[in-house]
Amino acid sequence: MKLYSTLSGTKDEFQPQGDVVKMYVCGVTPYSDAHVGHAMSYVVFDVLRRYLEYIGFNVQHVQNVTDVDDKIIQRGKQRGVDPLKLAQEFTDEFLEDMDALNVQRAHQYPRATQEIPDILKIIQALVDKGCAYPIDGDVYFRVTCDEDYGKLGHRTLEGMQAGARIEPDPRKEHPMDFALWKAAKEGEPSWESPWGPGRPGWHIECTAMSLAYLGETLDIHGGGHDLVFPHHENEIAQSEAYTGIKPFARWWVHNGLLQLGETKMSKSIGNLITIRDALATCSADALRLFFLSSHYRGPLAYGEDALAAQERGADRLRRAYHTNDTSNAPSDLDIGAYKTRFSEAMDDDLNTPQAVAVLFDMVRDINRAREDGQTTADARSLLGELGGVLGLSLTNPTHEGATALEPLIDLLLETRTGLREARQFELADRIRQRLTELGIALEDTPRGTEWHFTGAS
RNA sequence: GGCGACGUAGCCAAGAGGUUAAGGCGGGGGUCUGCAAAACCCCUAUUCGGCGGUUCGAAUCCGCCCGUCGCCUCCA
Repeated sequence: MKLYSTLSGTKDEFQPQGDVVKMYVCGVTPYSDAHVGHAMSYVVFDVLRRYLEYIGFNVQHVQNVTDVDDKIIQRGKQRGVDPLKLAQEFTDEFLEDMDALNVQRAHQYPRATQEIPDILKIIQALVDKGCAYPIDGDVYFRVTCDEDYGKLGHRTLEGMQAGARIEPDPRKEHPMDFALWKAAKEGEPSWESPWGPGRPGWHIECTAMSLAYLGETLDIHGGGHDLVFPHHENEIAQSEAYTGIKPFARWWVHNGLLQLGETKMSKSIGNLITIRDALATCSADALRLFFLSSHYRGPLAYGEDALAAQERGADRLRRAYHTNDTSNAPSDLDIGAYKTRFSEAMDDDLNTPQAVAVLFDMVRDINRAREDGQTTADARSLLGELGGVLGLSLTNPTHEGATALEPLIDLLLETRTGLREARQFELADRIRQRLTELGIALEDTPRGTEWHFTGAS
């Protein structure tokens, strides 16, 4: 498959170095509920992984958790709880959110606080190599150590300083030098180090973790587009300086950002919809369909109307998938052609909008074949398979306590069928109307009356 | 100010030099149905932000302009 890399700026034929695809995706800083912007990013990388696995690759997926930083400490203080405990709670919630979104779990979720010895080892080595220097208990990386610093974001040190928004710390040798280690202030969580008690800077953990869990050269390093600079740029600089091996990552994959109204959704701006909020209004399939209906590198604006539209689309997929045919007449559905079209779309830098279009084309063809009295079993099975590559479950929404409800619904339907046979349509329609209002949709088909729950699960 | 992305139907969104400009949602008409729902069929962009240019040919390439967004040490 062709996969775009931010570093090369082009779509390049993807090929891992070895038998296993080493994929590292930047994770969250857990100090609040994860929002739908996070959901989008992790759905994108989930689909990338699922597709790589679908075409036969063995993927090793590692995602970090930055469980110590300024925001976590600040939030912990506000709430009067231990910041590390706070981080743990939000990490647990984050994983629950990912499960709810049908995002496959990474093979490992290393945490910054568990990697301190490795981090210190790397910082010490960078100091020894002359690529880092301590000041007052902080340790900074010397950006001039990387002769092509800025290559990921395609800019130069000079260009970056021209528009600097923030007053540089006068103690630093170069305004762009960044912290590898931060000296602890009073009451902050800290670890002993050769430069005094402190904690890791934002970028160094990713270097330590990717080296420890995946090795010196990653095949894919992913994250949101807002991480290109400074986070990923700095990761490259410090990692390559440390190992002396280039490239640190062979493919840099960045997803476009989710917008809410005029600007991107951001924890610091506070304009966010949490994943829980979103999943209260629509199914995971609808949310995934919403993300995957536009290309992953472009921006996307969140909207409830758009989500509602995707829910109807998801319903269309589910119906086609679940509706049985009673025929064993052969069908003229070309299974191979759908697979080919789907793969061609996905092979082209994960063109999920086109892949989704293939699914909907299949739906129409399946429904048509069924009406023509042909068997649709193989095509429906393929629809489930390809939907699964996109992480769509195609399961019908259900309700709390559905199992207990079912006999009662069946009883009502039985009664209604009797009324219809007696041509008492007014009463029969009232039952249907009231059930619809309660989120239970009825359909009178030649096979009898069928029903399903509607709305969010 | 620097760097970059984007502008395609009522809405969302693919397509990136040449057959009828995907797909979804919405809307209109029809078939089926006791009526609905679902499903199916037909219709819903002669045109791709604007103006120039290159080309036999441009939504696709180039230039300028307008608009929107992102990054320029909090960020998925």
